[in-house]
Amino acid sequence: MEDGTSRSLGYCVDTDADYDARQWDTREDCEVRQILDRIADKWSLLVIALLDRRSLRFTELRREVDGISQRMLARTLRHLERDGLVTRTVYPTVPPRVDYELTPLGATLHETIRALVSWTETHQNEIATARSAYDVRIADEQRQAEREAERRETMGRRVSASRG
Amino acid sequence: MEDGTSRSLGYCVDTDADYDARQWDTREDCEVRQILDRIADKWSLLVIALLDRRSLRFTELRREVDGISQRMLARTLRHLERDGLVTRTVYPTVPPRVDYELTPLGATLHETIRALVSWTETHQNEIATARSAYDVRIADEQRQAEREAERRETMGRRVSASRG
DNA sequence: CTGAATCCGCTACGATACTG
DNA sequence: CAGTATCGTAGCGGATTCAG
Repeated sequence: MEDGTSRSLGYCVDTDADYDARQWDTREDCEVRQILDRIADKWSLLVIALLDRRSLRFTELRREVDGISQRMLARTLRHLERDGLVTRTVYPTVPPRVDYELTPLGATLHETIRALVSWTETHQNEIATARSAYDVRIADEQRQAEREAERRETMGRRVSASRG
Repeated sequence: MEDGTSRSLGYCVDTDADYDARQWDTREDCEVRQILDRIADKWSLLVIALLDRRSLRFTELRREVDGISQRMLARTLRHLERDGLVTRTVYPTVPPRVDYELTPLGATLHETIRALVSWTETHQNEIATARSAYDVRIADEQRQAEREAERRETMGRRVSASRG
């Protein structure tokens, strides 16, 4: 499971450091990529962000994370727990109560996630602008291409006519 | 497409700022979540990270990003281009050559991505440890539960015997 | 209330073939 | 070389049901 072999620790140091020295291992089975895929998924980010403020119960999370299914929330939480990012505390009351809380490790992760979210918030307008600009450009190019095709079509007919 | 309405700019400010003032909008149709889902996906992170060092051609990227299919690379690049994160430069030579390069906006994003990758590299051992600990604990609990079930089974038989 | 388990549609993805 | 188009499939994820 943990395969603490020496093959790779998830990153690699460029042996010939041409320009910037360190480049991270992009291999598919690389540990870093696996962790990244896990934490950078749709729901984990949200859950971690929400748990930063205070511990939450299962249902509270379910309510706060719009659109998540029970299944995916449970799955996400189990993954986060397994990775040591959240703790799961069961109070043997009736009805049962389960609290989820960020571990110190999870808290450090939240810092960088917050940076990512901040970036998104800061630049969402730029992105929206870029998107519409792109869409307009593509639409233009398509119209252009159609005109071009039509023109070539006409030329082709003319050539055929002169040939025939 | 850009719907620059006033409904939501992707974040919201808590009207009653009980504790921490700002909480980002977790609604599913929220702009921030959409952007986040887009940039925090499996391939975008890798592509942006690779393009930080220098511009790359399509095939170079394909080679460097282990495991990506032609289809997904093309799609990812188009998304990034649309979001204004990379530029696509076509050299009308033969054979054709297309260079992809990070825009200034993309470069700023790479900063926060680098932070995320760094976090992963720094803490991957902790995560690996947490994982094996979790796996062991789960296995133990399962064995425990099995013993428990067996014990109850025996008890049940004894009760049945005394009843019968 | 907090899940686990089952069923299942859907689509995202990879493989392949084709175009310019 | 740099893609698009088409197709088949595995697995994601939602709805539902059951259990503790």
